[in-house]
Amino acid sequence: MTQKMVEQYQAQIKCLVALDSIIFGFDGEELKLLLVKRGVEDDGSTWSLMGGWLRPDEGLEEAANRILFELTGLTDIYLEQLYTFGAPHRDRVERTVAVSYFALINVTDYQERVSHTYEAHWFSMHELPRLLFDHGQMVEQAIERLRYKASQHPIGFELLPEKFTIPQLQKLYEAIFDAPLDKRNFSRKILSTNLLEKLDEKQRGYSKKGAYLYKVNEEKYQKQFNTFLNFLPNGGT
Amino acid sequence: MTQKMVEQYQAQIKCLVALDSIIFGFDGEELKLLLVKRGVEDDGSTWSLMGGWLRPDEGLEEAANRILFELTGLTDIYLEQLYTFGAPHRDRVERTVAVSYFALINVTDYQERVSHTYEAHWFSMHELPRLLFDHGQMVEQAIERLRYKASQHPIGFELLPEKFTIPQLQKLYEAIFDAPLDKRNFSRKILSTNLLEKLDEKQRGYSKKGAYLYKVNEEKYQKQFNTFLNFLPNGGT
DNA sequence: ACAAAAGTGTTAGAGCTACACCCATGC
DNA sequence: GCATGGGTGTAGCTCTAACACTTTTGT
Repeated sequence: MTQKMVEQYQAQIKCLVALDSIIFGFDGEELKLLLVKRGVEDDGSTWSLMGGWLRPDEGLEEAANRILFELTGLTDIYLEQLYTFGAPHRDRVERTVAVSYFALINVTDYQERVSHTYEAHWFSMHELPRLLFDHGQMVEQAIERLRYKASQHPIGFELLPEKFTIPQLQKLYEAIFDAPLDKRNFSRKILSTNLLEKLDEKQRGYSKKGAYLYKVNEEKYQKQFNTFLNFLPNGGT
Repeated sequence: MTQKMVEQYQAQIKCLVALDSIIFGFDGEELKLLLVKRGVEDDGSTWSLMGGWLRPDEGLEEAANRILFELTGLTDIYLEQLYTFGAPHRDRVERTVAVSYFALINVTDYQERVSHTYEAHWFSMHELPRLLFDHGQMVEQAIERLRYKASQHPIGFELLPEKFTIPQLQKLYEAIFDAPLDKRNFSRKILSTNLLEKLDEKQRGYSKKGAYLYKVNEEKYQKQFNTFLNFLPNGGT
């Protein structure tokens, strides 16, 4: 390491590094987004994505996981890096580079932390409030990526409880693509993956007839993750 | 802005921000990668991606473009953000977050800058040297993304000169997917997009018969960018 | 008995893959 | 005239999309 190199490193600017997560949930009917109220704006009224700063000994994904845990109390969440934002004045306080992640969680697992620092709320994708900084753009990217991922990989299960019915799964896909799907074609397609195991148990209470419950075959799920099939609805985007 | 918030901002660590570009080129036969020798390692022998640091008044993409220009002298290059790396000790000198971009350039346009600071070299994708830090991983991701993009969007043209032949284009796709394609199916598929205009001119010198030259219809290219067709070769990846 | 959701098959059409021969030209 | 790469058509198959009726059971 030469003196010249040391100087090169020292001459560079440094930035804060933030992690922001787009957290998707599904409540059985609608796709939702978990947002928090962060007191960054003077009036404290702006909703924003759940975010936090990188710590000295963390990797990026590690930090995103920690921040997610702080808000939801959940670990082992599906998390995927999305995009990095670094416009010079995107954060008006100090130069910050934000790495966005999108997360999928079962709403049923989620329980707000008792001693929470954050006011958190699930918003329907159709009724999102104005968001802080460039968070609105992050959300748009995330939904696009979610659609792509869900069409190519068996990612939808991450949003459902362990046991679920085909109609529930269909509703989830309809929510993701914001488009109706044919139930005969849907169940044929999804069952043809052989990723689902039919249980000897029916969901009760929701419909009169009751629908069979299924669960994911974990082994196949891992193995086939990269060889899924297209679920883009008729005519795709 | 409360005092508490100012303290919150101040308590955070700051990182250097690097931009690293995976630069693809196509010479008519093979897909190539442009690498530079950077004197970061003591022996100066390690090849790395073209990179540089973020400056105070630049956005990320702007910085990536600048760095690309410094190396190649080219502007208006196809550039797309790929992924951000931030493992705590990925750069052993100082904590650095690296945003990777992938770029597509016409090898014919490229001319090494006369007063170049960097020793640059095109490497065949099949004969890549060992790379600095996590740059090898970046390259793997880039080729994956390139394949996906090329299968879904008419991105391949970025790697070719303005006028090109169908066989040239096919060779490019074969190089991208590292798989042979049927020329009848290929030309039917590519022409069915109506993105190409046949010129009254033939390529001479390469084959005896000569192949018709085509150029991209820019208007349609812009418009159809998001509604392309699948070019994944027989049986996909 | 009726309302509400679950479950199940068939058909027509589109798109994909595989495959082989003639053409134009330079040497 | 022959070698080299360029250009073109077809047939079978698979996948997709469109579509309606019966079943179960809670009230």
